[in-house]
Amino acid sequence: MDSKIAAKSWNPSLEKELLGKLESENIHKFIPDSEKDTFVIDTPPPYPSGRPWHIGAAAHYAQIDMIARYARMSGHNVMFPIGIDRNGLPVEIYTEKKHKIRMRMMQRETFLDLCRVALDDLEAEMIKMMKEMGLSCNFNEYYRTDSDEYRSLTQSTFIDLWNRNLVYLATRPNNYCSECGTTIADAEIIYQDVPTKLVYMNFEVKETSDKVVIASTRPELLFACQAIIVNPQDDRYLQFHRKHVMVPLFNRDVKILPHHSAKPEFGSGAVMVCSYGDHNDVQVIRELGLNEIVAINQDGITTQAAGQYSNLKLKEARSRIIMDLNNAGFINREEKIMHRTPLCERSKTPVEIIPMEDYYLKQLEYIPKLKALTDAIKFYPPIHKQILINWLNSVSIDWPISRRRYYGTEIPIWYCNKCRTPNLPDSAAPDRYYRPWKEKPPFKKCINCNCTEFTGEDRIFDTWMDSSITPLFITKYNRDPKVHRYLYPTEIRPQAKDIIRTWLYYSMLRCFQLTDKLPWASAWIMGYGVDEKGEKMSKSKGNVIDPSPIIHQYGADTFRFWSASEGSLGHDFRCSEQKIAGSKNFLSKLWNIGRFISSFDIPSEDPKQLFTTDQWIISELSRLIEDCKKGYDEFNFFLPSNAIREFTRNLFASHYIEMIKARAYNEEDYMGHKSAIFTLHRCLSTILLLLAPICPFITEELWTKIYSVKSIHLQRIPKSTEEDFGELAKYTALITDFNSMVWNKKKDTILQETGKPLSLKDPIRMSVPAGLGLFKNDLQMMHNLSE
RNA sequence: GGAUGGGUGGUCUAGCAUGGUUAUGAUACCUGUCUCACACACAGGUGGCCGAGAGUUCAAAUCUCUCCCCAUCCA
Repeated sequence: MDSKIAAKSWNPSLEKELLGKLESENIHKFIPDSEKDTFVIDTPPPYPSGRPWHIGAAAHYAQIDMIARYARMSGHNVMFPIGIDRNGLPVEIYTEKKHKIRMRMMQRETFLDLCRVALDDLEAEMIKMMKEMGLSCNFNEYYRTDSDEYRSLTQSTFIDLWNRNLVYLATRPNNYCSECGTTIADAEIIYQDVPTKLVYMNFEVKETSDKVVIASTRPELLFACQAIIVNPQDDRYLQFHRKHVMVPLFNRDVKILPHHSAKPEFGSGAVMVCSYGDHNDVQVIRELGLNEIVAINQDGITTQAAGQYSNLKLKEARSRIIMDLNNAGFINREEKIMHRTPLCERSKTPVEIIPMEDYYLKQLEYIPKLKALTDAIKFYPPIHKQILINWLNSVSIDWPISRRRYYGTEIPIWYCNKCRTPNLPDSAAPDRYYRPWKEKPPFKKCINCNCTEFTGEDRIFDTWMDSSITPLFITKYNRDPKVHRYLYPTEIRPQAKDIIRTWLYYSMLRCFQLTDKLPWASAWIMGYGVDEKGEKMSKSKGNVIDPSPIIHQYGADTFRFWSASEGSLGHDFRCSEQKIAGSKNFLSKLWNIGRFISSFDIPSEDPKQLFTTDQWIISELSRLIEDCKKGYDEFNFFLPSNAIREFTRNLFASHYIEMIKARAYNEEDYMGHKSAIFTLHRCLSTILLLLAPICPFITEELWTKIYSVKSIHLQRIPKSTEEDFGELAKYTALITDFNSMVWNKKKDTILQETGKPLSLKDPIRMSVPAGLGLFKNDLQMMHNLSE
């Protein structure tokens, strides 16, 4: 026994050494002039939003790396960039918490600096981890979405759209979070059932003095009441249609109108419509052409419209109005209910709907075109295209793109101090990054009135304005037309399922608006990592699993193999440490197979004729290659990982290796020995190549120890061969059944002397069934059979 | 309320578009065995009326319908 491998099990700490070696191979390097097909991956730039990094995200990136590695081994010229997304709310909130400060209570510049430092720390940690995971992206040229270069691209694309009249300023009811102090998009709202009081109030009908009971969860908006609606089919209220009621406390009358959105079974069946209590109010006010009363300002304080209740926080106004209603006898009763409340995704504050002036990017007119184009994107798995289609069908307003926050890309507009006209920089200078809140404008005179005094815009963009153009940024849009033409549209957008309606959709929209093309040929959609009980992990639930200690303990390959084999592409997958630990066993198995086979020198020439047993395993190996290809071609790593494990452990190691051990050790049987050794190496090298995209470390170590000093990651994925002995695979079940039967027999044979069962190497009197005549010699040697 | 996906041995999971012998594998558990690659192993074993009900069929985990439950997204 002279194995090239000493250690008795796979030691993940070897990964550290391999990392340095693999980095020097430069496999991530992308050479633009290559003759090979380009394969550009629009890698999602992760957001370093604090510790720990989500284990599902780690698994996600591990699989994106498998896409890149498989594409490389298939002969593509792969561009696998990596960026860090640094714009947006999370870092602001993280910084506020970390330093116990409030963003609006300090200098903007100072606050931005604190955010930047926090991001640098978090980013360094994340990159370290991504490297440890064996990601083969181009870390040498990683980009940041808050760099001058990136932000200038966002700004120049905005100026471009502005010049094409795709941007407008409008006052509309907006989702507003008073805690974050900004407008938020529909996509940033979460809904939660919150216990609340449903207040039944007595209203008096002006014309008849009848009492009408109105149930509302928002009595504090009484002063903004614009109408009462009842369901047109509701018999109780037919007589009151078009009559008026007096609004209690405020002595105003409003109409009772029929509207289908009033549910007879909810409350009293009569609903008060205010500007704005919820989305339905917006809808009703729009449909019935009612007036709008601005009820709440941007700090969440009631406006003058509230009369004696003005200048109050919403909660305070609520309790005072309820108290006064009670004292004046207007309260009929109160009921405690669970109410589905819209909350700000970030701060968990109830979202208010406030009319505000914001910039909008036109998207509605693009929806039909985008719908038509969805068929041009190949989805992996296809089923998830439906999520995009559903979203396209439900977009109902243009995209509000301005935000009242600090850490983001500034909207490059200056307003003329005299006529208020917005002035924008010239789009001919795409590389300039503008900060209107602190810089002088890059022009002298107002385009409208020639005035020379300006005030800079202090709002920033919604972060999706930045992240939606990653396909343009990585392909040097606006900066290098030649490179851009060569790389764009890109090949694939890998991303998580839950941001289809945001990142995927906004990227389609923006890139199409700017280039008239979709940015990618395909979209690869992964499910998300949920906890052991199948629930989404979130910091607030406290069920987040930190991947870092797990990867350190079990190794990146273990983690990667687990990620690949845990569930099929697109499905959510459960994260449990026990399961991750379990996949390490397979790697150790592979390691020991390598240890065993490495003790036999690779034959200098191929044997002329293979023994039947050897032909048989090679026919099964060909089947494995086919199965893996099927999975890999769909970027579904569940298939290859399980097929490899199944073949390697349960067929190759358990049956084949045991069957040919005698021949392998007996060098005197020249032909038999050579045939077996050749086949062992053929199988092992194939297994390593097939597994390399999933487990880059262990395959590299075994490959370079046994086969070549050249990295396995520069090899091609194996193809099944012509001479695959296909017929022989039909014996597989017979062989494994026979082996099991012999093992069972030995186990059941208890020796008189020792009281123990026969050892597997002990001789036994049994004959090989006729159907397995072709394998007779190997089977007899394996089990030590005598007739 | 709507959309999407799912409910398979203790746990997780394959199979389901093209119905057909004994339902895949992992893990956990139990029993043996240190058998010269591996005890992070090997061999053997316990364990499932495939969410419920109905239908189609010679035959249903697989097709149809109804219902229940879970998750996610949306209103």
